[in-house]
Amino acid sequence: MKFSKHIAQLTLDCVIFGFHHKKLKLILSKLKLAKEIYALPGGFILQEEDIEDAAKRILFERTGIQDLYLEEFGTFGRANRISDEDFQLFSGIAGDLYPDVEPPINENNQKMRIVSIGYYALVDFEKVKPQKIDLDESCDWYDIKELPNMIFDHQEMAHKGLQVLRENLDKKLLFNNLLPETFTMKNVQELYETVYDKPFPANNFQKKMLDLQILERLDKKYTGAKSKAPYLYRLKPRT
Amino acid sequence: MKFSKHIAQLTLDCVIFGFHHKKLKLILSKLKLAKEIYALPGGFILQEEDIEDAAKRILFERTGIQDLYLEEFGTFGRANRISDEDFQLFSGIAGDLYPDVEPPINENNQKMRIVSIGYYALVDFEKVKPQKIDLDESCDWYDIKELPNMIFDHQEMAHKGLQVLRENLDKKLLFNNLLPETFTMKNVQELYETVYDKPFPANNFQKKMLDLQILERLDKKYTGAKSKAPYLYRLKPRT
DNA sequence: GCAAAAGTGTTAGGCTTACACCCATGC
DNA sequence: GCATGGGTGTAAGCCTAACACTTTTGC
Repeated sequence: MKFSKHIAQLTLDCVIFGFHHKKLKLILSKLKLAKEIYALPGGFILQEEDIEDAAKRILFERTGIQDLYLEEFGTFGRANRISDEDFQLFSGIAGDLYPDVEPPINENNQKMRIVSIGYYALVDFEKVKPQKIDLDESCDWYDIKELPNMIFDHQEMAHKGLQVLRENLDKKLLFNNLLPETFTMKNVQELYETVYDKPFPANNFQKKMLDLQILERLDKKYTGAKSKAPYLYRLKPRT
Repeated sequence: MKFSKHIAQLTLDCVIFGFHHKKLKLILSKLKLAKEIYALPGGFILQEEDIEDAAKRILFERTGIQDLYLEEFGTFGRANRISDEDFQLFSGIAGDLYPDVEPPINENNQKMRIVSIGYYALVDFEKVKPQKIDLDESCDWYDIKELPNMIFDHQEMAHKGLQVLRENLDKKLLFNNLLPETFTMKNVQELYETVYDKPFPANNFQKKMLDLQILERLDKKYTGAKSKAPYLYRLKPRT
């Protein structure tokens, strides 16, 4: 086997979630292609690299953040997950970025399937300016409810990522990764309402959160609004 | 890239669960190697094959069952998941079974990592006689609590498979796949007690199961035991 | 004072848990 | 009858959901 720096038929794609203005956002690259088409941030995996480290590397490239929450949510390996059209579009530019990975074509000049591992990550929207890399025309935040035209099965991957986030947000109390250091109870509630796309009654929501004993109440937040000032909270330091 | 029938650096390994005599069992191959070492049933993935189809193919090879419950539970991609010793042991025989996949060695003669996708499957223990394939010395059921010496990170994979089964057995009501067509409430209870490794009070367990409205009560089962004959149940036909 | 939003309290209902009890079966 | 295990009933306790109410703030 010819040695390549990267594993040839395996990639890793990231659904990087952020929360802003009551919208759940994710980072997408607009690709430098004839057609307007978008992709999840991703890439090939180095031969000597743990897969989770590859995810961290890709996430750092795009967000500038070293320590963020990330979790694998599934593999995507349908034989036809790369449509003929997408293959034509993409195979030209991929070689520029990954010259060691030859185009995925067999000896009959047919495309070969590439399997992708999906990771999702949670970041503080305010702290992250999405970074474009070589083959991006641009890289920015997009509302998950208004996804543009996406390459391969990346739309399916984004939705699966959201589904797994929904299963885990409450169970693993991940909300801190999506909010600033300090936040109001209303912030948390709105995050929940956005992720699960349903209302949570404010009084019971607050009770549930406080009962968890994971929040530390700080000073009140005076905004000048003509209503009672809400408390700020932060996550209690880990015991 | 040289065309290979299989994807070179990606495999799929299966944790095939069965339930027998209050023990949770899984199928393992004893490998034809100098050392006594066992492996999860697995294999490479064909270029033109959906990954889920590869899992079904491998599961059919080993169990003779076409339609069984299966679910992906994660990828295993640590760079050093194949120890040097296991690599030495295995690289000789793998070439016999997969001549198209060249040994995973780079040009410096160092081993290259192979990533594995984990699937678990649930089968009726009574109906499955594990089938060995070429590089197996034998293939049989083993108690998950008494796993033998296993190759690569297969022990870790087996335990992760159990962990995901625990998360899903109750949520997705998968127990029917692990029991015969008809069963007593005690059978179900013992299955739960085995999977979760804790007791379930019989009266409340029965109530919970019956409240789910998924079981159909059949005739009593007279075994000759000097106690009340238990009802048999089966899953209600899907609506 | 008043409107707006934050925060607290109180009650009803549902689900789980624990305990007690009755029923069928073979000896 | 009686021991054994199967099956049912009931009440306590916990968690959640729904409603009502009080508090703080700026105008």
